[in-house]
Amino acid sequence: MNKDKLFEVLAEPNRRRMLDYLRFRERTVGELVALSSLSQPGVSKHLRILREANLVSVRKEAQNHLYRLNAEPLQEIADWFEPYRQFWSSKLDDLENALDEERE
Amino acid sequence: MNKDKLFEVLAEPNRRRMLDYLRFRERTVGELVALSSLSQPGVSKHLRILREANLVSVRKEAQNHLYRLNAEPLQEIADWFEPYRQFWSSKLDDLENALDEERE
DNA sequence: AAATTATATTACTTTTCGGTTATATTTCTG
DNA sequence: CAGAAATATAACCGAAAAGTAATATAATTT
Repeated sequence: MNKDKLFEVLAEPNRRRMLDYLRFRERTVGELVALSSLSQPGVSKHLRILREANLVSVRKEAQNHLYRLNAEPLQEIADWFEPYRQFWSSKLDDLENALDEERE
Repeated sequence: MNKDKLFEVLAEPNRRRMLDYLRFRERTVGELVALSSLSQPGVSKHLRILREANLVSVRKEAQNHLYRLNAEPLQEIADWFEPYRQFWSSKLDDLENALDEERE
């Protein structure tokens, strides 16, 4: 799965919320429906997209489909932000320097 | 600017690429057009969206509009990924533990 | 002042997305 | 085995997105 696609998948707030729920434990589709404001097919549609992005896996237990988070692909996206960190940390440095100067 | 909107703004690859270019220095619209595969209006349209998301600022110098990165809002987005880091670092821990056991 | 350069905005088109309802599929239960 | 429960898929729709060509605006140069 490439980075562009992953960004797109994560752009949808319902999908991010689902991943957030899955951080704590596996969830059935029904549980995720209850936690969302969407219809069951709406949730299933998003789950399919998450599956195709390899952000979740499923395991069947009777009629229940248990979805589990797979966070690994998120790493790639998080990496995109790395080069930008220096900007906000350098802002902090500026502030520190300013304070240092005041103290002198 | 709220998180949902920011995610959406960043979902567009051309916009991310523009931000990447702006990491190094200010750029005029013309330069960004040259660096992209889009028409000038296309670039201007994306720049407007980046402006409205407060991810860039502009300063005019004669007919040139110089765009500059403002990375601060990215921090909020990067934060979303924090709770997920434990997943990939715990994977690493698992690997380490496995290796440790092998050594014993 | 006219022509040129740099950028923004408008108007329009095509495509994609997210949502819904209806339906199919699978498994459990009485 | 019939009905219920859980989920997925299909078909459809409206709204939004991204792109372009044409045009407006502003500053520059000759």
